[in-house]
This record gives sequence, C-alpha cells and structure tokens, in this order.
Amino acid sequence: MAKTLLDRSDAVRALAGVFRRRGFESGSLSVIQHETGIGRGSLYHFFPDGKSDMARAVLDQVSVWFDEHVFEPLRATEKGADAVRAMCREVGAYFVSRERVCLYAAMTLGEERATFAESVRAYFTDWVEALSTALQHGGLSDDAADAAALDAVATIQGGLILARAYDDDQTLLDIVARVEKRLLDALA
Amino acid sequence: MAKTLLDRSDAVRALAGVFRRRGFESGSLSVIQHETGIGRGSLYHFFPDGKSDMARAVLDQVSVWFDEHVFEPLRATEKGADAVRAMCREVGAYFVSRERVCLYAAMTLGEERATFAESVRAYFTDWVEALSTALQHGGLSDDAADAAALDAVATIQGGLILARAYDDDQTLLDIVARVEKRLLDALA
DNA sequence: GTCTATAAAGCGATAGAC
DNA sequence: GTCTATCGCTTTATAGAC
Repeated sequence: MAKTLLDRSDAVRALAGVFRRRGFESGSLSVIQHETGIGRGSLYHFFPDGKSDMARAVLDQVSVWFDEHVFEPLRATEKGADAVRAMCREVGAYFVSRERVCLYAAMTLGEERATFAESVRAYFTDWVEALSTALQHGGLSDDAADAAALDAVATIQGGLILARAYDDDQTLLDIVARVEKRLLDALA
Repeated sequence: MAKTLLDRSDAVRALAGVFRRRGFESGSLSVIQHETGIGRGSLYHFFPDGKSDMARAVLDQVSVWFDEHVFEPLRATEKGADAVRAMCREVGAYFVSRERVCLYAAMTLGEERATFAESVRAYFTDWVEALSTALQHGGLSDDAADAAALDAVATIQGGLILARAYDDDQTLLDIVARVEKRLLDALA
C-alpha cells in the first residue's frame, strides 16, 4: 500500500469508507492514516486544509454520484413509474454497498453541521425536487408530488437508521421496496 | 450556577442538551463543562467513568421517557386509532422541543456505536412492536401491522433528518401528520 | 458536592528529507 | 508523492483542597 502513488480520487474513496464507519468527528488523523494506508504526508498533500478539506471532498464525490445516478435520471426519464423503479434500485444498492450510511444525513448531526449546512440542504432539496418532478410526469399534482417525494426520501433515510440499528441490510431493502410500491400505487 | 448542589438527573438533563446540539463524540469535556455550567469535579462525581457513563445515563433517561409516554400507551390503549393519534402528538412535540434529534438514532453512527448497539436495537424494536400492537388492536393483520409500524417509525426518523437539513420544525410536523393520516387510513 | 491544578496521552498540523 | 520527526495545543482523567 505504501508506494502506490495514488491520485486524489483514490484517497477520497478511502476516506469516505473511514467516515462512514467511524463518523466525521471521530476518525482521528491517526485512525485515518491507519485505515486508509495513506500516510500523513500524502493526506496533507491531497487535502492541504486538513480534515475539513477531506470532508468537503467526500461530500462532493457523493453529490456527483447522486446527480449522475439518481437526480438526473429522475428528471429526465419520461415515464414516471420507470423513474421511480430506477431510483429505488440504484439507491438500495448504493446504501447497501456503502455501510448503510448517508454521509449527508450524518452531516446533520455533530459539531460541524453549520459548516456544511448549505450543501446538505441542497442535497436533500435536489433529491426531493427531482423525485417530485418524476411523480408529476406520472400524473400527480404538484402538491401531492411534493408531499409524496418528501415522505419517500424521509422513509428511505429512516430505513438507513433502522438497518444500522438492526444490523440488517434486508430491513433497508424491504423499506425501499414498500416505498417503491406506495409511489407506484399513487401513480396508477 | 456554581454552588447549586445539583442532583444527578439535573446533570443528565443538561448533558442531553449538549449531546443533541454537538453530538456524542464532539462535545469535549471542556465544552460540556462550559455549556452545562457543571464543573469537572461534579461531572466526575456523578459519572465516575467519564463520557461513556454520561452517554449511558442520557440514553437511559430517553428510554424511560419513551416507555412512559409512547410505548406503554401504545400497548395499553384499547382503540388503535386513539393510540396512533396519541403517539404522533407526543412524538412530534417531543422532538420539536429536543432540537429535532433522536439520541438513539445518533448512536447508530460514529465510533462508539458498538458500545450501545444492544440498547439502540431495543429502543427501536420496542417502538415498532408497540406500534404494531396498537395497529393489530385496530384490526390489521400481524404482518401488515409490522410493516406499517416499521415504515412509520422510519418515516418519522427520516423526518428528523430532513427537519435538521431544512432547519425547519414544520417539515417534521408535516411528515408526522401524514404518517398519522396513513396509519388511520389503514385502520379504517 | 464543587473547585482548581495538573498529569499523561492524543490531537491536528507542519517541516524537511527523499 | 511519500515518509518520519516534531511542535504546540487540547483532550480525558485524576488529585487534593475546601
């Protein structure tokens, strides 16, 4: 692991894993160094401003992923039901493979929440608005679509909490499946 | 504040506030000392094992509150719809007055989650099972009640995340109101 | 029960060699 | 790009006076 000559996005991926497992505030530099196998020098080479730089980079990478795999498809897919199905598939697989942690949700707790408050808000409004758009494409009124989208995102986020509390991926997948069913029923 | 001769439950209440605002892991002893007005000596007098002792005491106090105000009424109230209405009223008011933070949900993240994993699991299973019992009293089948209860708790927990992300109590209250409506519709 | 002083450890961050 | 050594500060926890 030592002489691997990483690039920055390798480092960001490794950091995201540590932050998901240990939280943003715990994960000391020594822990980060140990768990990522990236030395102190490299860390400060990639992230000159230290931990807040790391957090920003990790959140940005999550944001890019969701834009590409979730938000844009929700807005662009013509058939609302297809858009809903695709979202549930992508999101379920994503969180199962990412330790059942939404790093943006994690950022609503803890000391430094103010630092990232604006991008956290943007992440959730983007998600809710994109889903609402898809539901409107499927025939729902603006208000009904907004409410259903907000409830769906909330239920998925709560599903992550319960999946962690129960230490069980299937809890999340079942909840996502029922969210999908409810949304499809509303469109029918 | 200095010579007030507090008792332990005053200290627990003050600690809960700090943990909700700053998170379990941040909130250093200096911060705790400053924000609670309780000196280092008193803190270690009440909580000899330090921070983990404090966390345990705070979680226990939350558990007692929910048992008394939420779980027991859910199990005991004969009319399922009344039980659901009471739960939504209590829970909405509770979280609005507690910085929109569920400390048990917060414990599913971060370094020390393993320490409290068992009591976190118990909190959520108690809630879900008590709500499921109420829904069964209202006429739902076991399976339907279990699923509806799990989804309801998840949606409320996600509602807390969104309310923090949007910095808006009404987001939570709206979500809780729609959860209530959905449960009552299912009982009708 | 509360205070202050302090010990011992760990922290984030920097410097400079390679 | 990576490493190690180190600075200066903060942390948790303890000790002992009141």
